[in-house]
Amino acid sequence: MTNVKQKSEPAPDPAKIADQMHSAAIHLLRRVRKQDAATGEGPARLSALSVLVFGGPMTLGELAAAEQVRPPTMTRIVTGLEQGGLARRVADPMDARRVRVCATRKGVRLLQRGRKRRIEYLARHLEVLENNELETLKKAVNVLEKVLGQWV
Amino acid sequence: MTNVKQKSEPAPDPAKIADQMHSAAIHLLRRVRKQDAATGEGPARLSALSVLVFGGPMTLGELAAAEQVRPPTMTRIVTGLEQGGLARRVADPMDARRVRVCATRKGVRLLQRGRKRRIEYLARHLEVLENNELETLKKAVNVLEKVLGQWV
DNA sequence: CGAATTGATTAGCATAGCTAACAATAATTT
DNA sequence: AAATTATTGTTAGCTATGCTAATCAATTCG
Repeated sequence: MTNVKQKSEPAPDPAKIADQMHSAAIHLLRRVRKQDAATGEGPARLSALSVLVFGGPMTLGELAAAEQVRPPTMTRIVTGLEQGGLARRVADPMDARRVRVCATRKGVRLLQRGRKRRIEYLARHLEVLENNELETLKKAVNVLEKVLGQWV
Repeated sequence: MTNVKQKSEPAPDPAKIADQMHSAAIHLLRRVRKQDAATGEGPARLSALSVLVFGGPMTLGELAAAEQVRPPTMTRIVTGLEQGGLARRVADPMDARRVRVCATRKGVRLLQRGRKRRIEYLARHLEVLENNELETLKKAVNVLEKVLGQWV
């Protein structure tokens, strides 16, 4: 039942869609980044903090994997978060090599404020859209999440 | 004729869509970036080069504006492109303050190869999708382009 | 127990973003 | 025409993020 279409549309070209998606993603993020600057923290820290806040405490290595970044990079990001009082390193009682990282309450608050500001900003620019266009975006986001989930 | 829907769907929530879109864009680009690494050039240079190749020669300031970046940043990006033989600075005969930048043939070739690799990579991951899902993505990209175009 | 593996850090490099200050050229005003 | 102002790009210097290679400590395995 998934592919029943009477209007015989031309098959969409994945390459072209990929290209446009890539470009749109770049330009979208470039705009949003300016809003995030109001938090006083850089994008890598905000993104890592977001993973911490929504995923709960985890080891530095897990955080690095989640952020698709090498451990030395994450070491520095966490150090930055710690210096800003946004996260803490906690010793792991089971394995002294591991370093567990968790967001502080300050970190949670900062993330939520930044998130609110960013989303409101983005959402304000979506207001020009008709309901059916919003509906299209919504469906597309779900499709994208499926793709990203299967990405490996 | 734009909003005729009999099924009375719940109005989509722009804030939630904004949030998911933001997250999806971040993760999509993180993946694609790894492919671009094969070109040996960083993302800022590739993006600027892309503007040059598809937009034609332009001044450094115009390029900075197109890339939403400050002039000193673009100065360095262009210097990097020039050292890699991918672009050239050309004096403007009308206004000696201006510096026109244009892509070299080597730059065009590198961009096209990189673009091809990236798109194929992305497109390969879109292959898991049904035709109607691709159709959704296609429509969404058009909506997004409209939003970005009106962004100011 | 000794050797290999694992997890995190340090050191050192490159890219990219910014602001402030400067230089050169063009445009405007007097 | 000369002086002032505005525009365009660069330089200098800071911060943040990415990487690899080398190191250190702790754990696991033979």
